[in-house]
Amino acid sequence: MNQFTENAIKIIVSVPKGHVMTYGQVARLAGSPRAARQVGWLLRSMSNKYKMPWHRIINSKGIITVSDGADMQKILLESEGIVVLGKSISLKTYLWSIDHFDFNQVNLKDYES
DNA sequence: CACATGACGAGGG
DNA sequence: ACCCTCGCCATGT
Repeated sequence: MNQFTENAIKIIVSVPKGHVMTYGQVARLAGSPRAARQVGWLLRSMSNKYKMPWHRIINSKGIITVSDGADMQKILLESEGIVVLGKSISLKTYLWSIDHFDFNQVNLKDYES
């Protein structure tokens, strides 16, 4: 697993319940600003290896874009108190924003399935 | 090595 | 708000 993937997973598991982050935000913090697409890719391919809140990651417009399982994502978000209109979420209300992330504060071992 | 594939993002119409 | 085009980039074939 490369550095980017490792960093991204650490960030994703740190998104608090009731909040969301965008693919682009995660990519930037993980050290590869233009690798937003990879975040989506790793969420799909790695969520079996690591327990992470995949449903809290949405696109920059605040829209749910999962290819399949969009209903499940909506249900999970609503169960955390997030209001979802159709597939849209208010980033103004729920976006989790941080300008620095300390990767040493997370041990991936704690999140293995 | 060449080409196809996305849970993307920014910008325009 | 909706639709399209491009640029991106790790993987997969």
